[in-house]
Amino acid sequence: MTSTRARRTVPRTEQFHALADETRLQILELLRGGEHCVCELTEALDVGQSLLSFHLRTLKEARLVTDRREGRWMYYALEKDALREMAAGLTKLVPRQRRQARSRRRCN
Amino acid sequence: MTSTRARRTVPRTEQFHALADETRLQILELLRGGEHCVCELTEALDVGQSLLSFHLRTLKEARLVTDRREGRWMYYALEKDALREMAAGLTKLVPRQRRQARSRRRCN
DNA sequence: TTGACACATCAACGGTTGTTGATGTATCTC
DNA sequence: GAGATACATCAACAACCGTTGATGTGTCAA
Repeated sequence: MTSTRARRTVPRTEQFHALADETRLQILELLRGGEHCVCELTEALDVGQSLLSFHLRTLKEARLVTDRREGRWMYYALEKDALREMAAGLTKLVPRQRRQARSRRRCN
Repeated sequence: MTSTRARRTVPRTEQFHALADETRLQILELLRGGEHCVCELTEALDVGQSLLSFHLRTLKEARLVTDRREGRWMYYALEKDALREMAAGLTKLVPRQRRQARSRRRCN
């Protein structure tokens, strides 16, 4: 059993919150190039070790990354499906047709 | 000069943060059907007036909605382009190819 | 074993956020 | 004008978040 098996549904607000931090966005951009261990991310980001660990946990709990142990190292990688689903959800928010009816007000 | 003319660049983290709230997501979903005035949103959302005003301002400052005055009423509408750009940015985060190189660790 | 390494977790803090109720402001009607 | 309507803003507070430094945990090598 790997460390990221347990399934639970993540509220979309929690996922957006995970993206609402510049450090975490930079982490995701680094992971775009493939999985990385924490020490590599530490070097690349100039962030303290415990702080990076905190951000990685935030991303992991939002199911935007997975982790995997290999010896002493922890490797993090993108949860591509989750990111794709978020993008799809955003796209769905935007109506396709340009006919956008103006609401008839119901106020007095 | 309308009330949403002033241009400034909104940090992407601020935009994601604006989406990290269930009430604000519900507002956007309501606006998907077209622009609405605040009183309509108040009815639909069962949220206090000042709280709704706060959330609308958060969305507006993130450039996810625009506002427009018509007499006594303020009408809010989606900033579709901003939402599309966010979705595109998310999609860009996900690598297309399945060949995802494993990084060679540089730690000791 | 022991020590070193890679990383997670904890405790504490200051700043920010969401929420509420009260007050302010612009617009309309009379 | 005065009062009503629709909404924004303010003050206050509790809860949460990001950050730091210290401590804990699992793994490896000697």
